[in-house]
Amino acid sequence: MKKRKSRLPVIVDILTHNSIGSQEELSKQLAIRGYIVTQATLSRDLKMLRTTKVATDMGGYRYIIADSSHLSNEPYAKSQNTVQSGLHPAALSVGVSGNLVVIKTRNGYASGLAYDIDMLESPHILGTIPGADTVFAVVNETSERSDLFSLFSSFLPQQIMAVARHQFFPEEAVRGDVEIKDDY
Amino acid sequence: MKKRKSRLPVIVDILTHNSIGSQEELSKQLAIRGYIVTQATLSRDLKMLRTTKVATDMGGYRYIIADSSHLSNEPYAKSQNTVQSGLHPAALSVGVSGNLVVIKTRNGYASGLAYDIDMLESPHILGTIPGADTVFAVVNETSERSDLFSLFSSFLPQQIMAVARHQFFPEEAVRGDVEIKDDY
DNA sequence: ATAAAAATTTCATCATCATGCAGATTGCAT
DNA sequence: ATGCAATCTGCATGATGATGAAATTTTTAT
Repeated sequence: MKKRKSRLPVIVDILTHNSIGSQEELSKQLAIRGYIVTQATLSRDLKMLRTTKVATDMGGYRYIIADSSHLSNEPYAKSQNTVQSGLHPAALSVGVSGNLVVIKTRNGYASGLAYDIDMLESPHILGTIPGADTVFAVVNETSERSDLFSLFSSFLPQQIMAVARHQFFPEEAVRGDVEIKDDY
Repeated sequence: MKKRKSRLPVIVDILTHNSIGSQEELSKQLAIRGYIVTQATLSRDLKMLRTTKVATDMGGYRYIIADSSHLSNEPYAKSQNTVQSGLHPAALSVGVSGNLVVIKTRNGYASGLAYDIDMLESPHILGTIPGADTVFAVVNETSERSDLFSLFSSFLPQQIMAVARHQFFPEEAVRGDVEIKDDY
């Protein structure tokens, strides 16, 4: 019964695609996937993964992966559920600077969004690094900004892309500083 | 006795400059500064500040400010404590590479430093991501390196800035690549 | 100023999480 | 295979955190 190694990636997957608010809840999700463990073990697993519980916008709590470094070496490959239908509701704003795309999200959703970007397996994205409410996406040097605009338009709300459009098409820019607006 | 407004900034200050591992511990620190409150109140305060407990490198836990941008009514923001007085003692070194500024801190202080950078609300900074002992700050494309030097000089020890000066003023540089090192 | 509404806090308690310890499993070197 | 060390796990329990209800203060609107 030493399943930790295979279990941890599953936990990461569950946490990034579901809103898990307690270890008991996580335990149930794991059970569905064939991993039967107690809360005690999960406490250790979560400590190891450096996950943490944060307050969500709507009253509750949610576990997130607090640590960064999971460049797209895809240890747990393309799993089943993902966004894929499109339009990521957790995104608040997007900006471009050099070879980085910076996406602000509602608190706790950065990991999930970064994961979803990875799953696109786009040649334009080398890798992502999620924080608590910010995602850094490293862009391929040879990619055109128009490519990036298309890419992110495919899953970020149109409204957010519209605000950021001038960053993807500088030549059209009207002038005026980038407005990164955080509303809470 | 409705001190929450004045208490929250103090909590932020305590959390960013100390290693607090429990609400009881925070309660004691607050008491020293004249704020007598129960654990129940702190639970609500911390939820409001969206702080969270994370596993530290060795064994324990520590509360950090998970979010970078808070309630828009900014009850504290540019208030008393925190940065302002200048000179962030947790910083160890700073470097620039492309549109990224990389700051090394003493272990566990990256979150606090990133928070302080966010609080500057500088137009030169698009966003930050703290690791355990490293902060990545993404710089606005239109910002000059001299702007960045001024910005960081305002709250990083002069000695550190002096060492990094050649990175902010390449024309004066002697040569030498930026070392972006992530150690975990 | 006064009443009503909202916000803040504590108390008491329930819920959740962390961990020492013992038993079990695995890996590795005889 | 055997023994030993390291890893993993559950159990039981202590530690820590969250929250309903009631009391008190602050704010807001007459």
